[in-house]
Amino acid sequence: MKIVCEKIDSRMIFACKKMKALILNPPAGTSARLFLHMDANAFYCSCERLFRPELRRRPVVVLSNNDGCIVALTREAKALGLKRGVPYFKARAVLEANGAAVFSSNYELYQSISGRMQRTIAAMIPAMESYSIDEIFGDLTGLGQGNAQDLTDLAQRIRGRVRQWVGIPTCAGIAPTKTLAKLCDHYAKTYPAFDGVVNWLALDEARRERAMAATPVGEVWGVGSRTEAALAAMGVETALDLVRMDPGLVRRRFGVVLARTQRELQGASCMPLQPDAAPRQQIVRTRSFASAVDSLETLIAAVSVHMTDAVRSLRRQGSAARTVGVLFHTDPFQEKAPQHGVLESQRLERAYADLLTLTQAAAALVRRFYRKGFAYRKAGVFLTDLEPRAQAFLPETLFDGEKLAVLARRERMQETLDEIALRFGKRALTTAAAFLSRDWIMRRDLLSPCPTTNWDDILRVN
DNA sequence: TCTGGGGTCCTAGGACCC
DNA sequence: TCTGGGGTCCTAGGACCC
Repeated sequence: MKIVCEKIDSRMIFACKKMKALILNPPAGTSARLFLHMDANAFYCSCERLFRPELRRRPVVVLSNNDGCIVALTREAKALGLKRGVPYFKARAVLEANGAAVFSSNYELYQSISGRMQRTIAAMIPAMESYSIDEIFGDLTGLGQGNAQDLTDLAQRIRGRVRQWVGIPTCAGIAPTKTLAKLCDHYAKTYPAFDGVVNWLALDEARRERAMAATPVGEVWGVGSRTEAALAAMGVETALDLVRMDPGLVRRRFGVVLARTQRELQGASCMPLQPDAAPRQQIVRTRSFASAVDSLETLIAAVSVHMTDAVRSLRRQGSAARTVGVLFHTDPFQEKAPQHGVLESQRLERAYADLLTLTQAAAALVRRFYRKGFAYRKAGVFLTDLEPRAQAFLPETLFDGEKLAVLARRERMQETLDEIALRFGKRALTTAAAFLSRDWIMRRDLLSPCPTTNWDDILRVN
C-alpha cells in the first residue's frame, strides 16, 4: 500500500498527535510483541581472536583510532581492573605485565565479520534490525505460540550457528520490549549460569523484581551518566526504582525519552523494530592527527582525504549534500597552549555528490578560517542537508540548464572515479589536495591483517 | 610522549505566518 | 478596558547510543 500525501491538514495533525499519544501510552493488551536482542561478546576482541586462537584465554584489548584509548576488552582484561575508555598510556604497564594482546582498530576486519554474523542471524528469524556493528534486534512476535522454552531454544540455536559458522561468541535476550530484551541480554552476559540466553517470559515475577533491583539504573538502555546522576539525587538508583517512579514526574522532569524507557521497562512496547536502515541524515569524518599540525597545506590535505571517505559514504547511500562543513581544533588537553577551534559550514546553491565540488567548498572554508601559529590536533568534514541524488539533477529554476550540464559532466567523472576505486583500491586516484602533505596520518602501530577482505592477507597453512 | 569517532533524537527559543 | 491561537522552520545545545 502506498500513501500519497499532498497536503497536510488539521485532521492529519490530529491523527499524528493521537499516534504519538498511543505510542507513549499504549492501551493494555496491544503490546503483545516479542523481541530478540543479540550481541557479540567483546566483539572487536573476538574478531582479533578469530585468526589467533592462541589468544583464547589471554587478555585482549582493542584501541581507538591513533591508538588512543581502550574501546573493547575481554573478560580477562576486565579482570585486570581495566575499563572501556581508559587511555592506552595509562593501561600499558598493566597490559604488558599480564601478557595481554593489544590491537589497533581494524574496522575493515570487524565490518566484514559483522556482515557474516548478521546475515547468519537474519536467515533464522522473520524480521531483523541491524542496530550496530555487533548488535541486532529481532521480531519474534507470534513465534512458537509464545512458548517460552521454544523461544529460548531458538535463541540457543542461533548462538550455536553463529559460533560455528562465524566463530564469534554471542549472548541473547528475549522480552516483550526492546529495552527489556537488551536488559535480558545484559543479564545473560553478566550471569554465566544462564548459559548465554535470558528469556523474560521464563522468569517469574519475584525473579524479575530481584533482577531489576540488582541493576543500577545506568545499565538501562537510554539512561546515560547525566540522567543517572539526576535520578540518584532523587533516590532512584536501580531499574526497579525507575519502574516504580511516578510517570508524570518522569515525563515532566526528564522528557519523553525517559518516559518511553520507563514504559518499556514496565513491559509496554513503545519502540518498534526498524528493519530498513533509513539513509543517514548526516555524514561526518574526523580524525586526530598523530602529531600536531600547523600548516594550512597539511590541514587542507587532511580535509581532502576525509572528504574522499565522506563522499564514498554519501554516494553509497545514494545521497547528495547541500551543506558542507569543516572542523579543526587544537588539543583541548593542552590547557596552557593557545586554543583555536573552527566548526564552519557553507550551504551550497544546489546539492552535490561529486568529490571535486565538495572538496573545493571544504578547502575554501579551511582557507577562510585557518589561523597561523596554532598547533592543530584534529580535523574533519561533515555533509548535511542530504537529499536523494536523483533529485540533484532536477532543475530548480528556469536558468539551471548550464548548471545541470556541468553537474552531469562531474557526475560522469565521479562515476569513473568510483569504478577506479573499486578496481584499484580506494586511494588509487583522488584529488591532488590529498597529497599536499602526508605528515598527519593516523598512528596504528598494532594493526592486524585483513584475512577476509584482502588477498595479500589471506591465511597460509604450512 | 600519550586521552576516539560516528551517529540519533529531543527541547527550547526566536522569527515568521495566517 | 480588552491584544489569540494555532502553526512552521531553523538553530544551538544537550543527552544518548555503540
